[in-house]
Amino acid sequence: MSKLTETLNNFLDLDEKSLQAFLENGHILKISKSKKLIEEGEVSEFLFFIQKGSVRSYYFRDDKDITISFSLEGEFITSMSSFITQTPSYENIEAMEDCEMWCISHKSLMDLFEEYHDLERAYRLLLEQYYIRLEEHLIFSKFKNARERYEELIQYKPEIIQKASVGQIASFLDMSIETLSRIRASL
Amino acid sequence: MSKLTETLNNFLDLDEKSLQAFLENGHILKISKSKKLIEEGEVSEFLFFIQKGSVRSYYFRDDKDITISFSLEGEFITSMSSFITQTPSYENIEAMEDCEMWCISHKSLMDLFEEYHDLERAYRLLLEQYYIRLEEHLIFSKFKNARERYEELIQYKPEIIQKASVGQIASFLDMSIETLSRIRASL
DNA sequence: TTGATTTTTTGATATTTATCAAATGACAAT
DNA sequence: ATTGTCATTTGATAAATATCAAAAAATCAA
Repeated sequence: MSKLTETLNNFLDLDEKSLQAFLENGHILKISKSKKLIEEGEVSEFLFFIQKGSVRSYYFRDDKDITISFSLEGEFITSMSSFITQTPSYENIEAMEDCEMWCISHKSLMDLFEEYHDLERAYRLLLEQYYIRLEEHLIFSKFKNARERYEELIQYKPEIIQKASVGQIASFLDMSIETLSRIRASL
Repeated sequence: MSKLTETLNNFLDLDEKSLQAFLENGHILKISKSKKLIEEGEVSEFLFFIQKGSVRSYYFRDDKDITISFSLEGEFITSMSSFITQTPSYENIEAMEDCEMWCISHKSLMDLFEEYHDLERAYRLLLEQYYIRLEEHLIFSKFKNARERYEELIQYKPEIIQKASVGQIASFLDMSIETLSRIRASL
């Protein structure tokens, strides 16, 4: 069983036919390191599933590159607000290493939802999980200091420490490069 | 047309029968100022819609009361993570003034989803909107200083300034009471 | 390998905001 | 009006983190 069907089945036992239709409507996309999956200003047409590799989502603020999130193998990723509203994205998503993605277009997904109720439900459940995760991230990082935020990342996604640069990690953790460097030196 | 059906129709033109079933499965709840809608530790059984009034969601951290969100008339509210997972809530939700809520239980909602596909879709669309809002809140408050966060609140939900105490607003904006007081004095 | 370029670390200082303490103000009960 | 309580403001100081500058280390191209 592929990582994708495995992940989907974590949410819901999909009907054989729905799953089949879902898989048939998507396709594989290989993308090499540093290439962009989504670029600021364009509409996020696809929902991606990371079968292999990792990606980083970021935007520019005063010409500085600010990381919003890191995503790893087995996760869905897209510029959510753009994908949902089908309006231009304010974020970029790039491959942090050579990746193999599975992806499905917004249109295909919406069409599938018309026909397969359980797919829409799986998507709804996925959204719920992502919502909770975002809320927890927001609340629990609120009262953590720089060091605790770094320690949280180590707990939560240790792989990132190897895969991302200090600058990318620092902007994600909302601290300066220098502060992060000092925290690392003191551990 | 009630505020609730109006709000629902913003997302989707619901089938007459679905809407009827939805409304019939909920009920009205009047709750007076300072009373709790949801208490920490209990499972959030209901999804509420604020027909009249306003509520505040908060939790305790080191015995300090920390505001997570303020919600106004026309908004849905519950302890999302608790409602979704049906596990104990870490947050409290209290009425900031005498309120009239409409509410529907988790069980009723799930049962309705089995029968009325378009209700599940409306809920999915609602979730999407809330997800985007949370994401924007997270990203755009990240690089704002204390004063800008206060100004953002004034823009975004000016009513709150009247309805909430300085302490509640300060914890929501993630600053001390004193800092908020000084910001106000300097405007 | 070497030199150039970029990234990371280290040090000194500045800024923002928190904390603590005291003063003031608002309101309720007497 | 007076007292007590609680919320808010003001002032002084401390702590956390950013910023700026320079040194050291890593990476890369020729």
